[in-house]
Amino acid sequence: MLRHPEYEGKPLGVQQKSIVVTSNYLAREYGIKKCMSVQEALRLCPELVLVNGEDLTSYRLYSTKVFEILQQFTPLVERLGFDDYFLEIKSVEKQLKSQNDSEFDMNNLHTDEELKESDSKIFGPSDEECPCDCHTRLMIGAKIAAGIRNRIYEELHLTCSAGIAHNKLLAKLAGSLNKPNQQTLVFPCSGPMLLSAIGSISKIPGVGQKTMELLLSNNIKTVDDVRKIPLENLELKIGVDLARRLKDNAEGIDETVVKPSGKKQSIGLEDGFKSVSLVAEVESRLGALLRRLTELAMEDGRIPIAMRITVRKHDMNKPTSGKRETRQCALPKHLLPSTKTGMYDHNKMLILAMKLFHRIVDVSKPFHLTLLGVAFTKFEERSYGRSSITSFLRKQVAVHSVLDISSEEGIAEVNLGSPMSINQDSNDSSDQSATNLMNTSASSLSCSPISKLSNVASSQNIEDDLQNEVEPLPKKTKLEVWLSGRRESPSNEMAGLRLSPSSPMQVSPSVDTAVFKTLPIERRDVTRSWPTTSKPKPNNILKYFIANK
DNA sequence: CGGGGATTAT
DNA sequence: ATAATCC
Repeated sequence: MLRHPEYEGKPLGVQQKSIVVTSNYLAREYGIKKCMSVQEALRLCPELVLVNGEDLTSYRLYSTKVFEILQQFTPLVERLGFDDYFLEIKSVEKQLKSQNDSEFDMNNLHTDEELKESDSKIFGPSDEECPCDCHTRLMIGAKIAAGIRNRIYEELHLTCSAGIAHNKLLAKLAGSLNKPNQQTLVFPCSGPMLLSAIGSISKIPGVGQKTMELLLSNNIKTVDDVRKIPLENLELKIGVDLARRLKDNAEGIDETVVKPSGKKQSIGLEDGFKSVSLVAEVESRLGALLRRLTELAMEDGRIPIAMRITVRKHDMNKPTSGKRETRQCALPKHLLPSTKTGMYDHNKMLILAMKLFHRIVDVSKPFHLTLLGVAFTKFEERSYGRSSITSFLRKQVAVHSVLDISSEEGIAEVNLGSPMSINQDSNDSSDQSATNLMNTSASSLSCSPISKLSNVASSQNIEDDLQNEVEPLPKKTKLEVWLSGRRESPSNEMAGLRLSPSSPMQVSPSVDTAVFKTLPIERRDVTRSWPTTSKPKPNNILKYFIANK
């Protein structure tokens, strides 16, 4: 909608191939669902406007911007896809409370104007006494959420919904209740009721199609089904781990912690299509993907260590559910981005990608693919200073690189002449220009993957060749394993105590001071009441399920 | 019949 | 390293 203000007020869908992957809420009023076919969507809403969303660049950009805003409130931000986040705000709440304690009466939280403007709801009863001060603290959490949502709207003009709760499960479920552009608070005592309200177990985060099939085969469908069956019984049917987790979840219990998301662990691109049956077209498409991928890798700034390619083979039985096969190998040092130019050698990258491809697909037999993908995994920080450890490692790479090139003469020269990559990518327009580039560079290339393959095939042993050039990844040292394992569960409390360079003197430096001040506790309007409690309601259970009635 | 990602198991 | 599962 931000990209196409001209469609304001119209039902709008985002199309990828023949799928409407998502839509605005106006379109949803017509019954359009996520991942519905274009056909069906247009049948429900003939005036539906569709925009192509196969290129995720702008979504990735906005996702990063949202993430950066969230990180100004707390470093404890866990990313769930492009538009979904968990924030651990215990330390923010504590600081907010202590900072305002002397001048502030917590009872006024019930009556806050900012919360009213943020379309705050409460799921379940809010008038119960709680031995702990969880009610007060969660109300502060709701204020923080309202402040965050305001910031996101002011800076990005994005609306969003939020759920506020004492654990991730309830927060996620609550966030789904009142959409769009609203937020929902659920107190711990209302957890079981919320879980009852969702009904199907498939709504529990982490329970997808496969788990649901397993449960259904045991006649378990609803949260109440899980509650009824004894734990020992359930463990035998679906395994101890899943059984225990679902038993907890059914009561609104979830002890998993917010795991701060660091840098990406992989950067990849995929393209799906009806069918590709020619090696030349595979090469063309992988080349196009690789060129875009190296751009993304340059933006990231780190050096990729390994390459993985993904293939989905056509499956006559289930057209869409064809499983993916992947092959992965270390990037030989000689095709890391050159230390001098910082550029990738696309030709050699493509040769390596085609080698991986041939490890999946036996091209001596007919094949047809419906998806190709390529990704970089495992990254190393790029060095700057001359004395840094990574700089040292890079220099070693540079030395090896010379040696490797010399051992690579088989692909350094050889022929042109091979009749490949004469395909005209008429199918989808997305990589048209990239394809043209590909053909240009291929003709100036001294070698093609196909000619290379025939070299390999004529040598005695393909396995030998792969041994030499499709290197296994270096194993982690014991120290590295230990280091990566031990940072597994420092509590978030501890993480919140890390010193921030910008405000070293602060008591709780995890909260940015400037940002913090954008979250004023309103002390006026003391007579206002919490939205859902503004009118006294009969003690009718229906009210707990109908928002703000 | 999507395009990213992540985590977990083996 | 690879597959399976999930969002």
